[in-house]
Amino acid sequence: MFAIGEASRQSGVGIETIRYYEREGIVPKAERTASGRRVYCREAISRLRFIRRCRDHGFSIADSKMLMALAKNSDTACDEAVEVGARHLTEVRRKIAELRQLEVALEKLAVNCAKSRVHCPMLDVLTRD
Amino acid sequence: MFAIGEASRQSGVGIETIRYYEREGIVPKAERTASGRRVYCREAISRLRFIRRCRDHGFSIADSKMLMALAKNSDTACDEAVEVGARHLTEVRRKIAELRQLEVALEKLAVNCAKSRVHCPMLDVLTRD
DNA sequence: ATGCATCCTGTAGTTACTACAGCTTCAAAG
DNA sequence: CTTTGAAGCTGTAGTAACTACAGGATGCAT
Repeated sequence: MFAIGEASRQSGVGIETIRYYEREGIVPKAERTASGRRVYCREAISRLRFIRRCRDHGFSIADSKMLMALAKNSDTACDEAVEVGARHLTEVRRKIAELRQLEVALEKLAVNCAKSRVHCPMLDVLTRD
Repeated sequence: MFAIGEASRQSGVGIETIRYYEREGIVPKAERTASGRRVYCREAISRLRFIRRCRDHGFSIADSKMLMALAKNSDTACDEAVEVGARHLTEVRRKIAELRQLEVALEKLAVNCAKSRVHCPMLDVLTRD
């Protein structure tokens, strides 16, 4: 059994974040010592690591919880997990597309700007009624 | 002079958002009628539109305020505005790169998953100690 | 006079943490 | 046995930029 600092080191999840996860019911409440300190078994640490991996892959907390639930039972786990993953991938691609458009727009915005102009074309575009 | 609903329509900024901008000092406080309703002149509506254009371009509120300040005076406006724009563009490109990596990671994550597997390779990767 | 649209204030919720303040407990060194 | 420094505890507030009410007041057309 490990203290929260050790659990944090082993899982890669910050101490404050671990407490936050517990408060929010994202992971089950940790057991406590007689004096009230949290203790973590290997399984609890694995859960934290699982969440961290999900978050690293950009999954929301809600998705992470769902994936964690799938990981520990269910015959149709793969089906459902892959669907969650596919939805997320779609979303990531949508964001990429959006940011690309933004990139183009920003490039255009400053295109006629040169140093020390009194009249800034970029501010013009933003101001134009 | 226009009521807040009309200002919202003309600027493309939601009513609640306009009130929020005022509360937060992002735009000056609107004038009021005798009965306490906000009224907006063309200039005030232009300010709202300016902020909206900035936000559409992904600028933060802080950057938007700065650009708005630059737009209404200063000789070196173009210099500074372009710098704000350039920093933002860099940030957008960084985010795109990050999301591309995420895209690749997600593609790999589900690569060995096929329908109705009992043992899901994706969940495996997330779980592995 | 009535009814419906529009407006007001103030508060709380969203996402996923992060940062304290102020206190207690543990473990090792002297 | 005491001291001291690290580590832990709770509870609260802050982050970014809105959005969504609830519960009322006002304006305008019929």
